[in-house]
Amino acid sequence: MGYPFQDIEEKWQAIWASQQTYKVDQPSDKPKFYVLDMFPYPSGAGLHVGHPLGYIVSDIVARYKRHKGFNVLHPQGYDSFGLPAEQYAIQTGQHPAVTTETNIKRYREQLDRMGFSFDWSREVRTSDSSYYRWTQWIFSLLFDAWYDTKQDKARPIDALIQHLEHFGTQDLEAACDEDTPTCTAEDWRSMDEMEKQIFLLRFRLTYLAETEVNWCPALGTVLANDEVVQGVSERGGHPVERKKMKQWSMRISAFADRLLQGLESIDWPEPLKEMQRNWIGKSVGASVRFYIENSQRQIEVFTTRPDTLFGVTFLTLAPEHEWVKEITTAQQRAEVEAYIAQAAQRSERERMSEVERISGVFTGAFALHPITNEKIPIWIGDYVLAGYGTGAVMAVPCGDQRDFDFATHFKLPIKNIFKDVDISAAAHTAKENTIIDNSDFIDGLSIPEATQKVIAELGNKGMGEGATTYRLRDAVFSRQRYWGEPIPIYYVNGQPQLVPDECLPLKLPEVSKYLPTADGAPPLGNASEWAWDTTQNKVVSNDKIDDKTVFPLEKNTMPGWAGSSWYFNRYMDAHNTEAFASKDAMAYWKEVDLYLGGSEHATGHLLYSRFWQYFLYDFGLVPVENFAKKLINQGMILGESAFVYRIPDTQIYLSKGLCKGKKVIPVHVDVSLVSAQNELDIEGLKKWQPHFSDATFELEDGKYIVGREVEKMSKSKYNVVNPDAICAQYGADTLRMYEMFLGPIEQAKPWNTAGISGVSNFLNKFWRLFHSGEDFVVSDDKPTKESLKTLHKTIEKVTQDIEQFSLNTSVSAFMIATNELTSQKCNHREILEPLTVLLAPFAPHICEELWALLGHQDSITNAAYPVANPNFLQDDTKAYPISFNGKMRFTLALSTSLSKDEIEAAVMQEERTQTYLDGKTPKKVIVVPNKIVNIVI
RNA sequence: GCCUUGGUGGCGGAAUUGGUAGACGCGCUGGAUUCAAAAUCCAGUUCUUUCGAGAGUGUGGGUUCGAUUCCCACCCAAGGUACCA
Repeated sequence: MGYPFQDIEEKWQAIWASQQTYKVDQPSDKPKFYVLDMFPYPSGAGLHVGHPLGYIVSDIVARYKRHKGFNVLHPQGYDSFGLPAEQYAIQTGQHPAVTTETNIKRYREQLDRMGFSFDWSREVRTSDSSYYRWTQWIFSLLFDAWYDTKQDKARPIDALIQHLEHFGTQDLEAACDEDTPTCTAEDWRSMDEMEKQIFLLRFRLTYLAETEVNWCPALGTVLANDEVVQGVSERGGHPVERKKMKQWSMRISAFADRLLQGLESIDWPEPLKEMQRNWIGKSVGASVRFYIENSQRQIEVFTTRPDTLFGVTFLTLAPEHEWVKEITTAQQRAEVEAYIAQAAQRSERERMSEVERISGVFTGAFALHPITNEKIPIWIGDYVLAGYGTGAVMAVPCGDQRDFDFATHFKLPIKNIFKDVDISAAAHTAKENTIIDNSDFIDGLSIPEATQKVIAELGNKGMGEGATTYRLRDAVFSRQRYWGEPIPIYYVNGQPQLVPDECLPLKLPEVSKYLPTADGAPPLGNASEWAWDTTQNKVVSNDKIDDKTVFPLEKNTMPGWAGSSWYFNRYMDAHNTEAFASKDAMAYWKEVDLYLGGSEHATGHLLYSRFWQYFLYDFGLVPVENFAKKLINQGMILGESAFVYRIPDTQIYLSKGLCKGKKVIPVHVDVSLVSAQNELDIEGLKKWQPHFSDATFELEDGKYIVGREVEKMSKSKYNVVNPDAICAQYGADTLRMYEMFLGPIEQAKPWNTAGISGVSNFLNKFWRLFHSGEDFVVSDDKPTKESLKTLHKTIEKVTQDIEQFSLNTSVSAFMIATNELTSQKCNHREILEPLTVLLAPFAPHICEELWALLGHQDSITNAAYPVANPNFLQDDTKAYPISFNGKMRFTLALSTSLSKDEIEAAVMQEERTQTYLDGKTPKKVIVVPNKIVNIVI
């Protein structure tokens, strides 16, 4: 039988826990290494085999770095605020805190079962008030901050007030809502407190504003842009509509350029950086103003191609553009209004699905070209989006395909401004090797030259300037939910006021129901005690609200990403009650050295975290600007779903081979009811779900064969494989190594247990190296040179692989070593002891046991990592001068046991050699044992 | 459409970055051990083949003595993204 993994794993897990083996010291003289996993949301379903993939990688790196002499911070916690617990509460009435606690307990059991070396003494939970008090505190800081674009950093709001006191908005460069307000110092001083607050709110980094938001009626809440995927909610897939609501927002747009630039200095995967770049969506170009004919009004457009200014033949406004009604002529009014009404009816989704359709209408109005003063017709078209740029474009049909299509469709003029380019069939969008023509003072120039000159000329005329726009929008921060951090705000005459810092945490109140109130207020509206008493500085009953000393509290809560945007700093000093982490702790740990998690967080968590870190850095609260130096995206482990095939309107199910040419409906069935040969356990299926009990199954060769398809692992697809069963059958060490062996970390791969016996065999073989029969037998004799070579080769390979995160090939290296040592009959301490340390990060339980059997009192965790001795790595290398046809030529023979004569003979025999050598001098012959490979000339 | 990543046996996947393609594992075939099985061990396993050899890393070209690796064009897959001006 195999080694007793069950006893060993239970035993060591208990010892590690009782001795706090993985508790990390701080401060320490050792160099630090901080390796972190994205903390999980504790869902009711528990962990499946996909979750641990990243945790195993980080655990291997953490253990490896400990052996290498680093002081390793390797914590874990829970992102425990979230929607599922709340929805469960709505259905059952059970408090989300209770559900969360139960789920966390289950997660912890599963995590412990796999032997992870987390320092649990630093566990954080975002739903603990001892944690979220600091989330609220950061919110307060953001509220009392503004963004100085001149210094390019966030600053305290007091600095802004100082500036306004002395200079008004003169020389002020600050991130703000659209239409930056202006005032003189006198204006400011003459404002009353309320007016000042309203003014300041437009500059605060977290602000309350009437904004167009993504409202999801089914979930009853607003969603951030990254939580909406293709027009439906990311969670649940419910439709989402645009709606104007008064909401808290975070001014992430102020940081757009830094978030973009910062990507250059962090070692994150290229695809993920690319996603963030796209999301930020920087476009450089110019802002150009067109006068409307017979009016003082100007239409402002944004273009990335100022060089095409002379190719403009019409303007297009979004149907929602604010001046559409005003400029439309009487004759066109009916048509325009009909078009606007029709456009408003079309939902976002319809607009997206009908991209091909060209629609638009003429307003009857004309604009004047800013340089030539030519009359240019103004159109409306829904290909122009109100939410991007200024909601208006200058249409250049010869240089933009959409403008070209629009012009062709409505028979508008197309002017060619490119030299020697044919634009009869399509627009010319290429920028390289293009010369501008037909364009006044920029004729004959290249595009970059023309761009510069046009911007300069527009500037002279006061008709435009260089401009940059971003796709990144401010992030909506209010959620109409119960299970989230309360926003530490109360309202005096409708104006938001901060709950004082010293009164935090503002604890989540008890509510009678978790649903919105009858009048549509968020669930916190059901709390009876949710008012702020400014005389006592505490939460009191709503009855006492008098708007003099007792005021209503904010009823919205924070979104899920609030707590996860700074937690990596909290682990550095998880129990501090004076600060979110002490200066000393942060000065020592600085940032995460290696961060592991899925790429699905690219435009959510990872962008928000970078934003908050920049902000905290500007305020001198964290020592580094980037919170994670290196990041690795582990690929998803996919499930192999199983299907049975039902004939419509019947209870007849066809085996997969019988479906050909028939109309069938595939139905998911639980993968645990299917054998490795895809045979269905029919009796099991009938018991599994009652509606199968009266079904009939048509078999092939006496079996029902299911169909298979690779999909994301999910409860609803019944394809979830749970690690507990694998641990029970093969042990945690096997599971850990098998998940690594499956393939490269970043790659998505279907879960398949077909190969797991190979890893299990390997661990048994490794165990047997130390045993003779049942007895532990290790020799203290000197090992053979061959065995030493095997050892040092393996040290070299495995170490390199871990450094490069190529963990699948390091598992192979262990297998090779074990096979070689077995055939060498090696059981020497000098070999096996270092090999055990080498393997310990991968298979900690078995190695800890063997380490103890080898006579060590201390945990293997503290053993020093073995170093490869280069003397045993080199192959025998010899260089021989060899003569061909009487002429001397230099030939190098590598790693060979052949004699000079043998090499010479072999080279001469090699057929191809003859042709290569004809008249040329060979510089190098590479020889591997017993065979000539090639010749370098 | 655009961006990113990838395409290698029956399968998961290696290949020191231009030098024996297919490591390691699964599966399969044969053998040893066994009354038998499990377990274990040994050998073989890219394809074709007239057993000489020939072909072969998505397809077609190119550079090179030599290409899975570099260059050009194309095809396919996965992920991201979009009437973004």
